[in-house]
Amino acid sequence: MIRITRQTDYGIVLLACFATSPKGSLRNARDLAAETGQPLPTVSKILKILARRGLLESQRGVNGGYRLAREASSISVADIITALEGPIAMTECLDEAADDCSYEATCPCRPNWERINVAIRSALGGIPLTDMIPRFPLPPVQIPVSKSNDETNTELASEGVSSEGGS
Amino acid sequence: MIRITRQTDYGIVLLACFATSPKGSLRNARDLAAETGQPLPTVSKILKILARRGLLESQRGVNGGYRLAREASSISVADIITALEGPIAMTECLDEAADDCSYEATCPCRPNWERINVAIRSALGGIPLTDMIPRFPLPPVQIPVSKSNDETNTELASEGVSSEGGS
DNA sequence: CGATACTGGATCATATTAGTCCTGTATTCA
DNA sequence: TGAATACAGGACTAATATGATCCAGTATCG
Repeated sequence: MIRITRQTDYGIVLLACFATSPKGSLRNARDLAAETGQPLPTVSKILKILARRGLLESQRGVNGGYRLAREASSISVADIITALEGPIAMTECLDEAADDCSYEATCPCRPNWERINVAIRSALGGIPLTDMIPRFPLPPVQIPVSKSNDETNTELASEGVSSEGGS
Repeated sequence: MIRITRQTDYGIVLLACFATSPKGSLRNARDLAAETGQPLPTVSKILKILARRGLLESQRGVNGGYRLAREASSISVADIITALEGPIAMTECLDEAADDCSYEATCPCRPNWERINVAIRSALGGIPLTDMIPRFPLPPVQIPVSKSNDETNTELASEGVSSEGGS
């Protein structure tokens, strides 16, 4: 349902924990599991992937742990999703080889899906990790979609989404 | 992977067939199955859902079939996805009751996810069905993401995506 | 050298999705 | 009126993806 996996959801929460920790400090999997309320194996698995993808740096041994590999402000939501799920694409036959797409000839929509993919990648790429730890209300994201022959940009996403402190 | 289901993909292809057919003409499931190269039961299932959701009108009996319930230009990609998959949301604990979200208190990201959801809904809502049947090249969709304290709108999605004929 | 903590698979249970089939109902046409 | 056509609705099975866990290995610190 156009939905990120729970693993990715956890990943963002975990990275947000790093972003709130003192900069450059090491956090181990056990502490983060306790802090987020998630089971240790799951947290460990996600951290391993994030480290392999270059979003986290790992330090082995006693008092080891993970830390952000770069500034939290330079890590986007798109970066995290791509790290944990692969390239962002709404359909399967676009960024990969369309081998099993036997009805390609009859499908006229593919080029437009690429347009949509680019749009969504941009939307997610424009949201840094630091925006996922709100300390103050943020305005809604605005997405005017530019059309080819239609220059009247109807204003979209104009409903007020006030980020309240949850529960 | 932030991906629509194959059922929805088929649904868009099928609706695109209606959009290219003479306006108001009835198309039956068998013909559409042959035209799209999909098995009849699958096509039939999708058409039934689209009819129930109000995107298609059905006519029973001999020489019956389906037709678009409204103008193709007034049906958006978001409409189709919502019809076939339910409300568009990147995470599960947002538009539904967050009953099974036991770690809600420790999760600081939820309000921002709603921002992202609104952004993606708008992006998909701005693309009409008629844009999914390209007869001429379309420019890439542009998504400037407005920030709260940052008014320098970095231009996003500026890579040239020329819609070529696939393969 | 031993304890800690990351590394890298492998594995199992579950949920979702894909696809199919069957019975019923409405409509047309002979 | 009756047979053929085509949608309506639901149940069902198989395939796939995801969620979660476990185990043996390696690096580091004290």
